[in-house]
Amino acid sequence: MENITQFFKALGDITRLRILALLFYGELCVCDITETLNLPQSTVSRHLAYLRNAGLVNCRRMQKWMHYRLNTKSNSFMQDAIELLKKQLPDLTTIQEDQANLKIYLREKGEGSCK
Amino acid sequence: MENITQFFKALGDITRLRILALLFYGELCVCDITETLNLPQSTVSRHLAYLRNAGLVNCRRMQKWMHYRLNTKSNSFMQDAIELLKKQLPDLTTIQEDQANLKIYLREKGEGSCK
DNA sequence: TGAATATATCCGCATATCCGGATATAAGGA
DNA sequence: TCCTTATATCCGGATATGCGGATATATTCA
Repeated sequence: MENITQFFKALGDITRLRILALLFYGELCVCDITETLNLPQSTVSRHLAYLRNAGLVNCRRMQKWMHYRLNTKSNSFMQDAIELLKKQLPDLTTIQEDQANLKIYLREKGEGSCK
Repeated sequence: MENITQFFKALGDITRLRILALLFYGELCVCDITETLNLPQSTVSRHLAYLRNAGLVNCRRMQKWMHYRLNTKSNSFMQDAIELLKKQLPDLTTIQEDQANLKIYLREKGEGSCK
């Protein structure tokens, strides 16, 4: 029961919802998220840790970069919840803007790994 | 976007989840909830106000008693979320105990309105 | 009207959470 | 090994949230 409230607390912050919405498109490193949302690095890192503790995302190091993605191995409850978010978040203006910014950012960055 | 974080914040507290789980069984008045959960009246009332503001429950006065129920006219997002909770909350020990206590309480109270 | 009951709100206090700059840690390249 | 880059954690301060006793409001009944 500790887990479930922790899970909903993780979703009760607009910055974390914005981060999750970016991850709907696939794995991203911390700097991708920081640049796209235009937030201080410490803020993004803190929220990612929160999402990690709540079991919503996983991360793996690739060279210098830490890559985050939605936790696909989560239980069915969490997967259902993520489906709900995928349906709902794209209706929000802020989320739409973020996703547009992500596309621009990724295009400018080009393929290949981070910088 | 204010709404959606408010909605998840409302779910990020174990007392509010316990109250919602009781309401799965139908409309209850504040004193039913207070007795069943064995919590101070002010605590229950405060959490009910939080749930009301988040749009999760409705209330209506019937004589001296204020009756609360799940907001059945909510949008599809909220209804999906409530379905999720109905699937998940009964797995928690605390919720099971609460529901057992509710049955005992309602049996003792008998039919008819509050006392 | 006055007392009793049901509920909402107020209050002070404790704790949690958010923020973002500063600093620590980890990896890579020169 | 030293420097740079990427990320995590620390810190102090602001705000939010939780608690439960005390009080205010609303309703009913005598």
